[in-house]
Amino acid sequence: MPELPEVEVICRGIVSHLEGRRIAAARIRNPALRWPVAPDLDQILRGAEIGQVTRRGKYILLDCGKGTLILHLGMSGSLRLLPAATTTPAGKHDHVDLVLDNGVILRLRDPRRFGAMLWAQSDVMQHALLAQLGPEPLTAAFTGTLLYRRTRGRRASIKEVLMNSRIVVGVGNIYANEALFRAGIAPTTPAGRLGAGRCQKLVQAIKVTLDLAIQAGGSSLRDFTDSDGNPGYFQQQYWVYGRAGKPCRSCGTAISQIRQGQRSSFYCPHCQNK
DNA sequence: AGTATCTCCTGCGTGC
DNA sequence: TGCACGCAGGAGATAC
Repeated sequence: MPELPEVEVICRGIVSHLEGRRIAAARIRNPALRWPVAPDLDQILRGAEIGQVTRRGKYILLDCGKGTLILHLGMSGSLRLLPAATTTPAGKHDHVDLVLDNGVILRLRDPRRFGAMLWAQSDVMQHALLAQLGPEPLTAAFTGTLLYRRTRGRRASIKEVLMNSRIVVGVGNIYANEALFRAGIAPTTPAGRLGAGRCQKLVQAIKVTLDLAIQAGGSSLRDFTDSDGNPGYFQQQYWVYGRAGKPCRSCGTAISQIRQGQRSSFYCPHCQNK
């Protein structure tokens, strides 16, 4: 499940292969993603030169001059770069190939189809999917003060609020759990009850958690031309995520698992007090 | 505006 | 070995 760190690493991995290249063709094999891939995408993209490749939240943005291609990997999406000479047959979940002018293919696979490939004609930041997004967690714009301000009066749990992309982008279930552990805050704490100090601490924990994950990913995969196919998401040692019943790595207490908003939360009842 | 619930989808693990 | 089932999850849509 690509979260922000995975998307960031993927972005870094594909940038040098894409920037400055022209798109020779877009082959749509299966348009059924979260939203259907535009049937005329090939006509739109053919000949377009890819400018900057950037990330906003979990969206990957390919600037194509006359517009922007928006990619989202959803839950199970992956991108692979197939070297020019290879003829890797497309699998049943390979939705789109972007063929570059040097023959390299950028292939989007997404078995669960929660991902997206959309064309934004005008200012991409004004696109409905991007316009309402909160700050990037790894920038100076995301501060304890901001989180404090944005959580006042909120009765929803801090865990659910963290996963709201209008508050801050890129914090999914895994890293929400991990960051709350690092900050020593119980996931069930009502967001509005957090004081300024704990907001500060939580923001710091989010930044560190995401940073470490990016470092782990950046070192474990450097290229997406892996012809064997699996770019894979990096495996990390989690403090609490997926560790229900196992001993807390810090104090040994059994990790608890609860449901919050249809999602699993994991926490250490000793290290994360209310 | 904030909150709660539903929804999309397939692969995998579990229990029988 | 095979089947039914529950679960996983990003985030938009919908209804209060």
